[in-house]
Amino acid sequence: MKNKRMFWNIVEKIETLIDSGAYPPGSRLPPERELAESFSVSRPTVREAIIALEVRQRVEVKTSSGVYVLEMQQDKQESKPVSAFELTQARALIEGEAAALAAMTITEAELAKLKLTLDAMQKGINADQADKEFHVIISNATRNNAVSLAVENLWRLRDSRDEIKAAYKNVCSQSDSDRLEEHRAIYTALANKDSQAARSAMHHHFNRLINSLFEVSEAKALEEVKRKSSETRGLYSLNHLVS
Amino acid sequence: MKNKRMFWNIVEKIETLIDSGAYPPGSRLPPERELAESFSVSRPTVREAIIALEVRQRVEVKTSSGVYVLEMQQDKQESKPVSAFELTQARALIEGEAAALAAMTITEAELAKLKLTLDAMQKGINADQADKEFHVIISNATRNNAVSLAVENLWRLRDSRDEIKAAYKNVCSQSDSDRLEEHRAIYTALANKDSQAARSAMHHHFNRLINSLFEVSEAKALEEVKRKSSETRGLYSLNHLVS
DNA sequence: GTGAATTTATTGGTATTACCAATAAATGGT
DNA sequence: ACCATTTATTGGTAATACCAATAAATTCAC
Repeated sequence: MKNKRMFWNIVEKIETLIDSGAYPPGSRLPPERELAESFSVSRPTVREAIIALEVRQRVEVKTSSGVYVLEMQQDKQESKPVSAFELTQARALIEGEAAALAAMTITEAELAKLKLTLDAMQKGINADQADKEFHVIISNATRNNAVSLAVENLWRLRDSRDEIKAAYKNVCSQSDSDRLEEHRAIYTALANKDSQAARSAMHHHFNRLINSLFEVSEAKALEEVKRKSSETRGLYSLNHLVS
Repeated sequence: MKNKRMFWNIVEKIETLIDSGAYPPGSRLPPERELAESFSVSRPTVREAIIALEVRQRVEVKTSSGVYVLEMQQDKQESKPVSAFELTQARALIEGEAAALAAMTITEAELAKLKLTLDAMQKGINADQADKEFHVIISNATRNNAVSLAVENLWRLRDSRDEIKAAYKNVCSQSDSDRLEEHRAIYTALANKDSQAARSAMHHHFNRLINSLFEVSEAKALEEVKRKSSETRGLYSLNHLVS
C-alpha cells in the first residue's frame, strides 16, 4: 500500500532529478505546468511538492520567474564518515574529561541515580538504556551544558550510523559483565570525588571497548584486511592514556 | 512590501495558534475548510500552509481524519543555555585532548598551514578567522572525524549565541598578543610531537581566556553580581589542569 | 438491551479551470 | 543602437467538483 500522498512522490522525483545533475544549483526548473504534465499529475500537486522542497531549502521560488535550485548545504554531520573506532576514541577523550570534571561537582542525588543504572544493568533488563543513562548522568553532573551537549552529540552520532550501531551491538552483548564492572569502577571513583581515578576508569572502559571492536573486526576480516587493521590500530589506540 | 506568499502568513498564524496553546500537542486542528474561512483564504492556500508545517514536523496529516499537532521536538541545542564560561571550559577539555592526539598524527603540511595562521594573526588581518583555522586544523590533524565534529559543534555553538560572541569579542580584541603567543606555544609543542606539552599549552590558552572572561564580567558587574561570579569561578576553573 | 453491521456525514486528496500579477522576452518607435 | 511599449510566460490565488478514507450515527439482528 502506498499511503503516501501524491505530492511526496513528486518531491522524490524532483529531488532525484536535482541530485542526478539534470538541474544543477542555480538552474531553473521547468514551469509548474510542464512538470505537472510530465509527471501526469495536476498543477496543485506539483505546487505542493515545490513548497515541500522550498521548506527543505532545496529550491527557491521566484514569483513570476521560476523555481531555482539552491546550493546543497551539506550537513557536515552527514558528510564526514565516522567509524566506530573514531567514535569510541572520541568518547574516551571527551567522556574521560567529563568524568574528571563530574568527580568534583557530582551530587549525592546523581550518585544515587548512577547506582540505579548499575542495578538495572546487573539485572540485565534494558542494559543498553541503563548504559546510556549512566553516561548521560555523568555528563550532566559536570554542570557544564557545553560538555553535556558534546556528549549527547556523540551519542546521536552513534545512533545515526547503522554500521556503528551494529559494531557496538556485537561487542556490548558479548561482554555485559565487563561493562558492568567498568561502570562500577567509574562510579566508585566519582563517589570518592577522585578526578584522576574517574578519568582513568573511563579511559579503561573505552579502551576495553576499542580493543573488543578490533577483535571483532579482525575475526571477521580476511588476512588482507587484517593487515590494514593492524596499521590503524596504532592510530586509534588509547595506550598513551591508560596508565 | 509583503512579497511573501499568502501561505507563509497562514503558516505563521497557525504556528502562533499552536504555540499559544490553543491547539496542544496531540489535538486536532480545525478542518481545512474552516481554517480557510476563518483566515479568509482559499482552501488550497491553507493546504499549502499545512504542508509546510508538515515538512517542518510541526503537524501530522491523517488522511480523512484531520491534522494533528505533533510534540515539539525541541532542539536540545537551543533549549540548554550555555554560557561563555561553560563553552570555554568545554573547549579546553576537548581541544586539549585533540591537541594531545594531534601531536602524534599531525603532518608537516598541517604544521605548515598552522604556521600560516600564526603569520596572518601577527599581521593582524583576519585575526579571528586565523584563530578559527588554527583550531580547526588541529582538530582535523587528529585523524578522528568524531573529534573534528565535536570541535566544530563547539564552534557552531559559539557562533549561535550572541551573548557568547559578544563576550569573546570583548576578550579577544584586547589581548591579541597573548593569543598569538599561546598559539605559538601550541604550535611548538605540536611540531615537537609532544602530546603532554600540546595538551598543557592548549589548557593554558583557554585558562587565560576564561580568566579574562571573568575579569570582564567582573568589571561590568555590580557588587552583588561579583559575589555570584566568585562562587561560580571555582566551578569553571581550570586550575586542576594547568600544572 | 446489546452488539455488530450498515449507512451517513465529515475530512482530507486530487484534479480542473479560471483569472490575476509580476516578470522577462519580444517588438516597435525614435 | 537604445529606450519604451507590448506580449507571452510564469507563478499566485481562488473556486469548484468529485473521490476515498475515516469516524460517527443509525439501523438491524439477536
